[in-house]
Amino acid sequence: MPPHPDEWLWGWDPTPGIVSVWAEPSGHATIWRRIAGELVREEARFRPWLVLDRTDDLPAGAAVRELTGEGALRYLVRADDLDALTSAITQAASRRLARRIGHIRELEDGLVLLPPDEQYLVATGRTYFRDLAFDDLRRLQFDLETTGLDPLRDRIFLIAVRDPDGRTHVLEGDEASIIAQLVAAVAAADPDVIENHNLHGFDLPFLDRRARILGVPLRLGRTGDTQLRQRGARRGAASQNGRKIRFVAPGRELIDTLDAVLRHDFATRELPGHGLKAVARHLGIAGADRELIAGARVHDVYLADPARVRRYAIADVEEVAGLARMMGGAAFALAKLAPRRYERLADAGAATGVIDPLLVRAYLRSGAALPAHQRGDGTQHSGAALHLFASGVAERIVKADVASLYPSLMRAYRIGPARDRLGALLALVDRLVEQRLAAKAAARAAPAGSRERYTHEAMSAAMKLVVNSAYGYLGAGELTRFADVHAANEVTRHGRELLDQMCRELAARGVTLLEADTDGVYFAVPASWDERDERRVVAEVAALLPPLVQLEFEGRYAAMLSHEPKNYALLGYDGKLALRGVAFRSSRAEPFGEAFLRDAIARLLAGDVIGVHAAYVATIRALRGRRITTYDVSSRVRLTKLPGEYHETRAARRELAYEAMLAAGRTTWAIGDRVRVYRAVGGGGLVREIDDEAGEPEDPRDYDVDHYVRVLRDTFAARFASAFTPDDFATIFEDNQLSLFSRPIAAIRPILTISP
DNA sequence: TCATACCGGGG
DNA sequence: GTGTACGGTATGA
Repeated sequence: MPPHPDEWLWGWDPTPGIVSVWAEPSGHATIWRRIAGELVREEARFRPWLVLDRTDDLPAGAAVRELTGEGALRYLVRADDLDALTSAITQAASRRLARRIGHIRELEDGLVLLPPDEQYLVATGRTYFRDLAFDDLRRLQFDLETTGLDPLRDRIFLIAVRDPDGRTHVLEGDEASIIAQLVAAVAAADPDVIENHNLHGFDLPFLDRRARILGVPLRLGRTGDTQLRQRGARRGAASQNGRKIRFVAPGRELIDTLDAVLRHDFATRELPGHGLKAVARHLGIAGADRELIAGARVHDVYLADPARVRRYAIADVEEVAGLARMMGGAAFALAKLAPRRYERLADAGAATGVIDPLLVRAYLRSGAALPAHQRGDGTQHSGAALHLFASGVAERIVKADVASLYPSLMRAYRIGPARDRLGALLALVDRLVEQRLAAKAAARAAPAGSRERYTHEAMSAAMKLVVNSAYGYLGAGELTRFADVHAANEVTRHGRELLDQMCRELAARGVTLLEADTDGVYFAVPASWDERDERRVVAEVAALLPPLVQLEFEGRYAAMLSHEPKNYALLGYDGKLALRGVAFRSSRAEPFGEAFLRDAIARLLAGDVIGVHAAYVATIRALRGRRITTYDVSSRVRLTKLPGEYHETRAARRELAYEAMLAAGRTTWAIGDRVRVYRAVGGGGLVREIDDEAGEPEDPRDYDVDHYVRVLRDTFAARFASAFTPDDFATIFEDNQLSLFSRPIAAIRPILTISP
């Protein structure tokens, strides 16, 4: 009898409260569980296992079970000790192949070998966090303040700590003592989870290196190790061999809120940046009186005003705690599903990191042989459709899109990996979609702000993440066990056809198509229509699409400026303006130009062409009268050359940002430093540095007016090119008085140009 | 101008 | 023993 598909999704062992697992190749596992708030430590034996494509390398007496079906990986081998087993296999394989096999990984195509903790979870059907809510976890946050970014040159001078009960304190003194105090604070609080922003990219590598240099034991885990362990990772610290590693403290889960932020922004694309301060401000976590200090100045400020840095560091750990709770629920919920440690699921890519483990567990639970990894046959991955039907200004805009297009197509047309003979991926996606709907309903039914609401919303987010990466799994090339580029192309082909069909059917009902991208379409409706007509048309077209593919009425807007593919502005009926795409939002854009753009586009979309002209003229007058601040003409740049490197090329080519640094008297900087610069008058393009974050910026207003007038015209006004005829455009964005033959601005109307 | 490499973050 | 989710920008040909 095949196992219940819910076992594929959830595992089968109901053991509650697991908050951490650590397993050794010797078959010894330690499980930490939180039962009614109390931590329980359990020691267990498990039989390490692996799956091979042959038995002739096995030592005599190895326990082998042959799996059923066609897959090449059909021999499930168990042993008391993993290291003894793998070394016996590599020795035998060396003899068989008459070449030295140094490590069992060299047999990669013929092998499933998971880390010991995942072997334990797959074999037992256990997962983390059953019957636990996120707030049951004991979470500690810490944040280093250092004299710089390089642990070989710089040092720690302060650590802020927030313990699981919310108490904050700062650790100070000599560096070795600060590290020892941190170790003591962690031991005293005994948290299940340690969190910080960029924990794996900065704090842990820095701490590890400083502790080694100073000879201080870094006992941060629960097993008595005096150093952190390491694992390979896609993002983290660079190791000696050039690969990336992350640190591990057995018994605790080391969670980097940057991972959650990246995952979140991947879906929403709304964050202004991924730094702690920017995210906390955006999400409303930051306090109004949040102490801010530019990174490079933290130590200098500490020497002059240590209390200020203490406030700053404590604000950091408090924000991290808030951010981790706000964004960390999805990874927490994932850990209830997939047989991996929580910290691995928090930073894993969903395809290889979540779906692959789920499929391996499903196959072994079914006693089914697994396919070996397969090389691609050279077939190219084909992508989504993108159409720009018209550019310029249109009114009465509707956006319709298909919810979760690719997984819906996989379900509707039963497209799964060819080698997945159990149909496990589609079965998992079906289950996830169904159970996510249930989780969403349960979240809605729970009181706002309640623990239940949080739990269900987090589970819904986790399930959405997995569902939406099922397609990515297909297209992952050789990296995933069941990858199938033909199936992936079949999905995108259906997607393109579906988008074309939607556009055709909408156009046939009298709308003007504007832009269509992958799974959604913007169109304009006739003046006589009201919202019911708009919804009716979307519903009519939706009814023509395959079952499981749901076309939704996503929104309606008063007007749209369609500039280029993926670059447009929308004016809502509530007066809200949304700008999309690099043409309208760029981190490098000068604030005065962005302000002009927002103001002028809002007026354009409101039908006020005179206002567009007025905004342009007003901006030029403000520049000429130097009523615009220096900050507002500056732009943000990243320094990519060291001072010495720049001096070598300076004679050949002068670069704005470095000239600014030199003009400001700065002789040292690091690669990656971000500064704001502007072009000042005199000296043929002198520029200055502005400190970005700390306090009030200087405001000498000695900027090069003519330069910024040109920037306004060439960079910002140019965004209106598609909105007017060339003559009208020239009239509106004339610098001085109107030319003789141009018609009055009041007579100008924006245009919409249908693409050929 | 186009292709590709690499960064995102931390003090 | 990990990964190839994007989109920007900086670079070199």
